[in-house]
Amino acid sequence: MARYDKGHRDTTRRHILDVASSQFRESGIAAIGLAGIMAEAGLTNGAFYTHFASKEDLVRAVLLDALERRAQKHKDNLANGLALETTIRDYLSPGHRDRAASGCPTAALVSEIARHPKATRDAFTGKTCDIIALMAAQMPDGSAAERRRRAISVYATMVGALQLSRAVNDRLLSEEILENAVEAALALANGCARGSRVGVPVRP
Amino acid sequence: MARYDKGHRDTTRRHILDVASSQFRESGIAAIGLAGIMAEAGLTNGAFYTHFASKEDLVRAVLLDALERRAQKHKDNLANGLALETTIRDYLSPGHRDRAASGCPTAALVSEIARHPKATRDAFTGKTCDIIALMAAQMPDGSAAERRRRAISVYATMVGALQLSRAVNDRLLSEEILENAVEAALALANGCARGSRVGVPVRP
DNA sequence: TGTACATCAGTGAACGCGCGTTCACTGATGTAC
DNA sequence: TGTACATCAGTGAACGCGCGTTCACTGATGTAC
Repeated sequence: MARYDKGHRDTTRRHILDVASSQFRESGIAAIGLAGIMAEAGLTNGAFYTHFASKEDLVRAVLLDALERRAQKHKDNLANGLALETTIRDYLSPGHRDRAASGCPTAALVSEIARHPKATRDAFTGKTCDIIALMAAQMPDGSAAERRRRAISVYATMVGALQLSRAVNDRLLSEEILENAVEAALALANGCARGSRVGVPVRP
Repeated sequence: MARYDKGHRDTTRRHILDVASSQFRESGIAAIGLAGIMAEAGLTNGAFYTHFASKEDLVRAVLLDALERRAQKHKDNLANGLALETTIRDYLSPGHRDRAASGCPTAALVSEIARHPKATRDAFTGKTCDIIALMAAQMPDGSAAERRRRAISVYATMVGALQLSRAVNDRLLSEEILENAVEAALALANGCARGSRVGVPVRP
């Protein structure tokens, strides 16, 4: 019998990844140190570098993993015939707002990602494309191009609203933001944006 | 004649504030150190504490100032009778995307603010209320409550889209996000969200 | 008018601390001959 | 079968560095008497 089970190394790596993923989403990438992650994972500092080349390498791996999991959720919803409305209401819920550690990595980290090196942004960009494509497939109607346009608008609204609802320090305003964003996202998903213009009445 | 001009102290404080404001928006709060700010401002480390009580105090002052400036811009647009469309197109432009240092502090820092102490979040919340109220006043039609609802949705879409456009590493996708968000924000401002539901056809 | 002290805006070195990263080492197991 | 070496997953102390913050000091000016 081996000192470590077969696959032990993979399990450890997975564990570090999960701990880092939670902590990054909870507190931000710059605010979290490797020592804290390794301690939470039940390991010592030095072991980190037998699994990852650098902190940036970990960040990239965390993003790829966390975004892939979210993409998988979209795939499941699609396969189960779940309406986009469920996805939207789930995303813009007080539960998601209050549990950033297990929530959407984009809402938690998007502004930090914009300041990270090319490789990290490449990883983010690729997975974001996947998520947009999956949301597009969930749109109730419209051409492929039209569905994609809607998916982008809906996603932007969701990400922006969740972040605002987390930052404001007023329970009522926070819930007001979530509720209004649900309505807005549903309307956008339904295709309300085409041809609409401020100041120009919508023709009947 | 005094060693320092009258108001010299205020000028210095303003200068530190401006430097910090730019650097925070460009690189994030956690990633920027006081030494760097003071060096850029042409002063030494120690002088910082004759103007601010702590880094957190500076963060709060920067937010209050930068958000007040944005609110003022909304006020000016309103006073000059500028259409909301101009505000939206300006916000969701490649220029704003590429110049975060002088851009919207909310888009640059909202997820970090969510993790800061109460006093900082209070400051953010108050100014965000002001901005929402000013955007509501810019809405083309609708009751006060209706305008406010639209303002919240439009703002969330703007903030989310600008951040996504900054994070993705693909010029085409970035511009696609901005352009679609402009359409979506205009439609939402025009009041498309009321009564719309996915899967339920809009009644004529 | 002279002088002693106060004030102002800042200097610049130092504090303790935690960061990302490196590295010599450990100890259980596997492998070669 | 015995033994010498390799491998694996990890330990834990140390590296240099930059962080936020403190503090004794400076030097020009203002004020009291």
